[in-house]
Amino acid sequence: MLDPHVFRDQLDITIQRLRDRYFEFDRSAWSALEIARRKAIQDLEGLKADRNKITDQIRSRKQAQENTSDLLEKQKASSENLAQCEKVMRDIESEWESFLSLIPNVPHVSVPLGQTSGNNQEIKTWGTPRVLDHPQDHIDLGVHLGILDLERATKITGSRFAVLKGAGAQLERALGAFMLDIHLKHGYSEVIPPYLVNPESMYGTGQLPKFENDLFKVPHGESHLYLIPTAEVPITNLYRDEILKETELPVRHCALTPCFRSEAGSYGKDTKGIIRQHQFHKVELVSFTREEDAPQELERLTENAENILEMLELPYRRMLLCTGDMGFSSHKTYDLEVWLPSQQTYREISSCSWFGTFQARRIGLKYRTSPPKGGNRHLHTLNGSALAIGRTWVAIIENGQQADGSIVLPKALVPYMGGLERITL
RNA sequence: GGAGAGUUGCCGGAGUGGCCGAACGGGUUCGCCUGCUAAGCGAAUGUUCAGGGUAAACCUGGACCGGGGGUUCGAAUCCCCCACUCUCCGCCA
Repeated sequence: MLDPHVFRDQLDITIQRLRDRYFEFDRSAWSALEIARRKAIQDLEGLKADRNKITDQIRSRKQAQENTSDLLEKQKASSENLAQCEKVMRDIESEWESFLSLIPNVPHVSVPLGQTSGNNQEIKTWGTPRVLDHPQDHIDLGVHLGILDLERATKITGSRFAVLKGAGAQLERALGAFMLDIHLKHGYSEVIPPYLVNPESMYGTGQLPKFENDLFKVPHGESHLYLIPTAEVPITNLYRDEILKETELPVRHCALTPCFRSEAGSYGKDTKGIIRQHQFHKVELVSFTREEDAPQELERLTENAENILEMLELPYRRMLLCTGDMGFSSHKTYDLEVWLPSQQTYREISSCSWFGTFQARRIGLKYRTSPPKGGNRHLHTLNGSALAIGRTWVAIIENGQQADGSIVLPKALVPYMGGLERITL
């Protein structure tokens, strides 16, 4: 949620920045809502002020043992009016809020303009992509080695689920442990959050109200819960409605969780293999910082993610997403893309974003500035995958493939694989 | 799932239906004192919305004592529903 004040003080520039990301702000609807809201507030507060005054008079008359019946009459007479105003107020307020909640974040000035991923900007590349004459994809390699079983997963659950076996399962587990260990050294504190969250949490990070179709929804009691699509949701909501101390910032957390995505809008894409699954593991980094520290925190966090790729000897590039390709809540996003020999291209393996105060505003997340400044300000939230484990698995299998179909594992991973250097038949 | 006890400001903890936005204590900040520290003394210390003033300070009004309803002229205080926490019982990995 954007600060409503920017629609009063900096309306034109904000509209332009939203247009940059292809969101058309409905100016007249907003202005109508603003006027109606202000009037409703003033009407209601005026009535309440009157009521409070009379109540005060009743009290002092009672103390003086005087007659109060005329005041009581007056008070009763206005109560209906007040109830009416309250209803108007409630309706307007919720309309006003839902209008705001559907507006995406504005892009940072450094974000390149453009509508599609073709306009993303390459910031850097690392490593030398392997170009093979006859590359096999992770499906052929995995099935052949007996470490990946898609057919049985389909039997158990359905499409877009996988079973990992033997060294494949071990590799998945090793990757999670390896990544977490590195991020502990990077200064993140590990968290294991719930994998089911309530609707408020989903609203807080911006998945709701717009993207419910992408989520798995689970009935629970009178209400329902959602399976997390990323650890971003529970971790960012950790401090909801709290005021942190400036001295304890930045707060950095990492978490390994399963992620569940319904991917309702992606039926045609990546139908084969485990690139796009309904369930996958991911190590997520989340940072909470002051405004002035946020830009460099995004760089730091992205570098922490890149560090994993480098330690795993996987060629990648860093892309700065253009305005049209950014997520709803994002202020600025870098994607890391890993080289996949079978596709002869780079594929997304991490997304690192800075949200400004967009999420903090929805979540009620602030920090208390130290005197003499004083006062509370919204925190800046950031997060990034570091990394998506399923796709890392794919990248390791494909990049490590040998002519004989075996997989040479990155050196950094060997200790986590019980000394195993190569996956063979 | 059953029974009971709770939920108040940064923290602890009072609060008879009416100057209670909330006693008291602690913490924190500022000042005084002090060779330094501690102690002591004095003062300050909520959020948010609307309006006025705007560089700010500030002023006026509304709301907020877990959340939502209700009773009442008036609710932190009474009633109902819900959530959460704690203790005991049951069940369970």
